[in-house]
Amino acid sequence: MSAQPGSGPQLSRGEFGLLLLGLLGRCEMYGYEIVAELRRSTEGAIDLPEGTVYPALRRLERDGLVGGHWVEMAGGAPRRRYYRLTQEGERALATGREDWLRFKSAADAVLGS
Amino acid sequence: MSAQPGSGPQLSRGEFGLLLLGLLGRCEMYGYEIVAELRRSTEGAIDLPEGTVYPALRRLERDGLVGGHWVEMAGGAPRRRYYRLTQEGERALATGREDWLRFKSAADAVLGS
DNA sequence: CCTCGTACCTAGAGTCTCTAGGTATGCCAC
DNA sequence: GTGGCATACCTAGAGACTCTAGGTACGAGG
Repeated sequence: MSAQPGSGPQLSRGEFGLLLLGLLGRCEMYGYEIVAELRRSTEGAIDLPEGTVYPALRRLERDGLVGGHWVEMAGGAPRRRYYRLTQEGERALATGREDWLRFKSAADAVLGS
Repeated sequence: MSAQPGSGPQLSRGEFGLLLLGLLGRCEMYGYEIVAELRRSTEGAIDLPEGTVYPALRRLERDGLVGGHWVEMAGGAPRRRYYRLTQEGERALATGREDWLRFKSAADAVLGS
């Protein structure tokens, strides 16, 4: 999703990963919450199914961009896996944001919006 | 790349196709030209290799969004395949633009940019 | 009971991007 | 005349991601 120093041409690869980093850059969250919050805060413009989000979170964790930990809930409620950004995740978010800004203006220019 | 009436949540699928439609919405172009023009006009922010662009153009043609025709060049220069938008391509571009605007503000909100 | 909500998970299909080549021609320099 | 570069097209295959369609488990409410 970045790591290439040069530029980040290919936003489309792992764009959703960047969105997750953006959310987690604000506060710790768990998967189910992320799905709902993304849908809510974007009024449905971004509506990722669970089958997209859970694997994406695992990839981010595998790549060391986020760290997750289980939290047992009281009263037999399902446990949650909370994720937060690692330092490397913070860096990836920063470069990802720059890539996004560049891509956004380029695409706007091409699309004439 | 759209066709679903509801909304177009998944921009990431076929985002580059939308960029090609955007370019072709301005004037007829051929593949090699598109690669160079995209690189030039976005100052390298979008730099798609030929191996991405040629198959993408064929998909757009297969899906009826663009129409292509060969033009023989004088003096033994390589022939070119020029593409232009079909009516269906115009419609797809219009919805694609709306989807892009929605996605863009949603992503901006999430990323805080 | 049966369904809904919470919260996690997976397998597999489908699709796209990119690398790394290949074809063919013409022009220029050495 | 040969090597390299530019124009223009193409493909196969690997790799990555998204999404569908399920599954697990528990508790609360009708």
